[in-house]
Amino acid sequence: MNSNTYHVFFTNLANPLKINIILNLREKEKNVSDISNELRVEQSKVSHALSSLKCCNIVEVKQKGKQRIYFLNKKTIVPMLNLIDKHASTFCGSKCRGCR
Amino acid sequence: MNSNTYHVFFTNLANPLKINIILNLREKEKNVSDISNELRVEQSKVSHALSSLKCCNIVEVKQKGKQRIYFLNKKTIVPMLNLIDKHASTFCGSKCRGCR
DNA sequence: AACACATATGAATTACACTTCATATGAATT
DNA sequence: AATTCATATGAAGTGTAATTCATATGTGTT
Repeated sequence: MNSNTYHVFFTNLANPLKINIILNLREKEKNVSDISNELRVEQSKVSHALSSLKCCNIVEVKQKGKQRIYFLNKKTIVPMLNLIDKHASTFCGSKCRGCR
Repeated sequence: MNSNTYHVFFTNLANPLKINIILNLREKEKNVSDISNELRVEQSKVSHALSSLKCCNIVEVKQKGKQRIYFLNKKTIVPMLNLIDKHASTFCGSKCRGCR
């Protein structure tokens, strides 16, 4: 497997807003405004973030009237978050601080 | 679970050199010079990369004479790479291009 | 203890992705 | 077709992590 694939994927996830969007979408699908309001983040920021997540097929989108409903592709990201949970609780005392 | 944990983890992996080191260590444990030579990457660069990977317990290290042998903590990273392989082949035609 | 080999570290620079903000597009309603 | 609501997009500015390079530290050998 091409190492660039991993790089693209991880780079896409290496951002707090995108993580928060993913966690937010875990409950249920939402339109852009809802995400923007719930996370208290400017709309264009959310749109940019969703755009790159969609690009890696981490989220998908469907139209509903003039809204765009985004929903999580849970196949990959949920088990991945679970792996990190387990990793952190096993190897990092449950919380990663970062170190640089 | 704290969203910062995910951010720290993904940020640490969002780098081509680190990915290559991880892939390189998948076969077997190696010292810094070996990695540096095999990947044709300057030693200090490798050391910096290893340092932050170790910080997240993605790699571990043991001393052997004056060498430091790094080895992969396969518990988390291997299944994670497998998830991405599967994701890419299912949703991205096996190769991620990136999109920004 | 001097030396050589192996690796780590610090700090300045560089590179790249995120943010910002103005504006464009698109869909529905009147 | 004009307006409004909803979202996307472009491009300049910003921020943060990677790179670079000089040097320090550590380990074994003579």
